[in-house]
Amino acid sequence: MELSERKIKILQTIIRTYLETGEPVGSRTISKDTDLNLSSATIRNEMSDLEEMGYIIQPHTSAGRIPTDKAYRLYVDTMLDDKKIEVQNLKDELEHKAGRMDALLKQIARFLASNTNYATMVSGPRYKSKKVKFIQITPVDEHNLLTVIVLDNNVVRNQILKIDEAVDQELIVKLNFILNTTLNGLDVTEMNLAIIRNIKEQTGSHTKVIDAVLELIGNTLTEDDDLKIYTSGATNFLKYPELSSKSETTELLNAFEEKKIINNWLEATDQSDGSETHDIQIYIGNETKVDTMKDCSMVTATYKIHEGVYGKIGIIGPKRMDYDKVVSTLQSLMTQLDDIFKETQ
Amino acid sequence: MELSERKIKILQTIIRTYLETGEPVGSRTISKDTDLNLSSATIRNEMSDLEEMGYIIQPHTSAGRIPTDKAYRLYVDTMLDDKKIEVQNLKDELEHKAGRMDALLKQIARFLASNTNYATMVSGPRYKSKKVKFIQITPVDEHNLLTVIVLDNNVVRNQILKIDEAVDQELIVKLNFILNTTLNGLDVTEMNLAIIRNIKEQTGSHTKVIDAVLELIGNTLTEDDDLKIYTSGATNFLKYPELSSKSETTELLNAFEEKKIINNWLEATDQSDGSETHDIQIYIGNETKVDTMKDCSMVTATYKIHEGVYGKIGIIGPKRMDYDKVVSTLQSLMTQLDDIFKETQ
DNA sequence: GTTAGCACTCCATATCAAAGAGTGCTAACA
DNA sequence: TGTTAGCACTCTTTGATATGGAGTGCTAAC
Repeated sequence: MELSERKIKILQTIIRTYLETGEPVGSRTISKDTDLNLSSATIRNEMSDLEEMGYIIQPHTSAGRIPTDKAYRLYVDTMLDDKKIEVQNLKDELEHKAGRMDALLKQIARFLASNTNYATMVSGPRYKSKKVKFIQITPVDEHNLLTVIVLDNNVVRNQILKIDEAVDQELIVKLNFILNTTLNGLDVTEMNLAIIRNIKEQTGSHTKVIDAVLELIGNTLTEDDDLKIYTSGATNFLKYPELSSKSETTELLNAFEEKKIINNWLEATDQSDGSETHDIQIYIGNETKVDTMKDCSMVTATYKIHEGVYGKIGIIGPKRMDYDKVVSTLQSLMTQLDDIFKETQ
Repeated sequence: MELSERKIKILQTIIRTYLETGEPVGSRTISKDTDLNLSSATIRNEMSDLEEMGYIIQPHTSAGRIPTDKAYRLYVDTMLDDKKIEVQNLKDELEHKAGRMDALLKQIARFLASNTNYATMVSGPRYKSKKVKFIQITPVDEHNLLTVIVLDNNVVRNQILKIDEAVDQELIVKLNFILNTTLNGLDVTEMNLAIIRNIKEQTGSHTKVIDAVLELIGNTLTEDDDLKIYTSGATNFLKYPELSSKSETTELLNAFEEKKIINNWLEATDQSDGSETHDIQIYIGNETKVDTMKDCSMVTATYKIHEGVYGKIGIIGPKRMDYDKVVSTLQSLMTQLDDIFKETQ
């Protein structure tokens, strides 16, 4: 059987109505709400076909129909209404916080949550490989050595090392020189034993200090807890009756508290290749590949700070989320983000 | 009327039973569960008295009794059972993360939540005044200047300053010298216009760089967003039927997402003077002074890293929380924390 | 191909009865 | 005088039953 123009129109009405109300949609409602001028009986026949084709189901006999995942998929693929929502406030709001990436991302999560009434998450930018650009060791006082490491993405790490023995100025200078000449431009895989032995040979004694510094460098390059995740609006799940009672919703809330879980879900989505315009992707129900989200949909977008540095934005809501609004809002946001990141370049 | 020994015993049984079950407690249950060897009729008479005295109420005629806030207050003041719970796991768990305050505090929140089944929060240490201990400016490359500020609490701040004009090595050295000699040991209130003029005079031109550095220092000393808040187990609220349905619970969950709200609540509690042993305080229902928490109780403790540097730990659950367990667990934790902070001193 | 009509199904809601838990009161007992 | 057995009463909970409404599928007629 084929999807006739008329079937499409009916299906669209069912979906739109269901998105709004969350209640099964009956034939009479459609008969009245469309401009098809068909009686409810005719609509019923068409609906029967649509059910057979797998686009709608009845929760029980004598109830209206609700869309299936297949219907939602069709909807988001072909029926999205380009609303051109303007999110003009954002840029004004952000202006005074320029330069602080964490505050910016947190604000984006908040902004999206309050504009869409869904739960949102923003993952901080992930750097593909981290290389050492600059190392400096400085004595702060007799017992404390300040170690600063600048990575090639201009991220700065520092730590205070407590030392037992005082270290004289000369050694510090020597150490700084050796570390910088030996390690500059290397990532963690390139710092092999040979290089480390080389450093130790050049510095002679004082292995304690060297060991501590090398350990810090290793930690800095390998740790991935610089991956910050910002969320907002998790309690929005409770606003939707079809979710609020479910046990999965508690799990969802929990995942939003343990942000790493959420991030795993987001990371499990397809890797964007950056080719599409702003790369907005929609996952409906089981398409998320996460069982806890089987009654939810997730809309994701990838933002790009500059070449090779990406982060993700995700909006999670009930399957009957307002896809039009979410996609439009996200699109508008992404355009503005492009500008913002260009400016801060 | 006075609280006879017998009344106390009955009240205690009512409270204990209610803490466990969450259901109103009837006279027959008490008659059977205590060793008083009294008939339910006698218990009823006593319960009638206790109700008159304001310690218990009936949700409706023909229901058992539940404790009032007054009863809980009496309970936590005089009837707490010192369980001596051992939380031996904690120290082992934390061992390998020594020195990283944020990870430690997050872990404490998690630990408490999973041990008590309530929502927990830990506020990061707050430093009363921040003074400059050490400043260093270093050129990273032609366009980037790394500025590092070490505060007297050994907290390190850094930022990369983008500069248009290249700055020669000599100026950097001079700048570092001037900044350190002029600003060391000062807090933000002491950096007045005279001092700033003094610095500018000494450095001559290059006001752009100076301005940027001074602004950074100002920001670092005044910003209070170093106040981190770690939470865990917020979804535990949903485990308790008397809370899970309430609209206040959504607000609670929201507050745990917007951690600052939670922190305000915690800060609104009495200031500890550090005199009591570990300073564990219990707030029942409206004693929390927060309307959203009127059906909850909050147990707080103040931890001390060293003189003048405190943070707070809070456990929030239903009014019928297991006070014995929470207090014991917290006490045991605080003792261990004392050790941990002593070691890292 | 469309539609009116009708029997049918299922849910939601209200109503009612019965069971159970718990109380307060009274009268009797030690 | 304190304690207790007994009993009537209240209120909630639970299950059964009825009723109205919404929606359907099918058939027959247009």
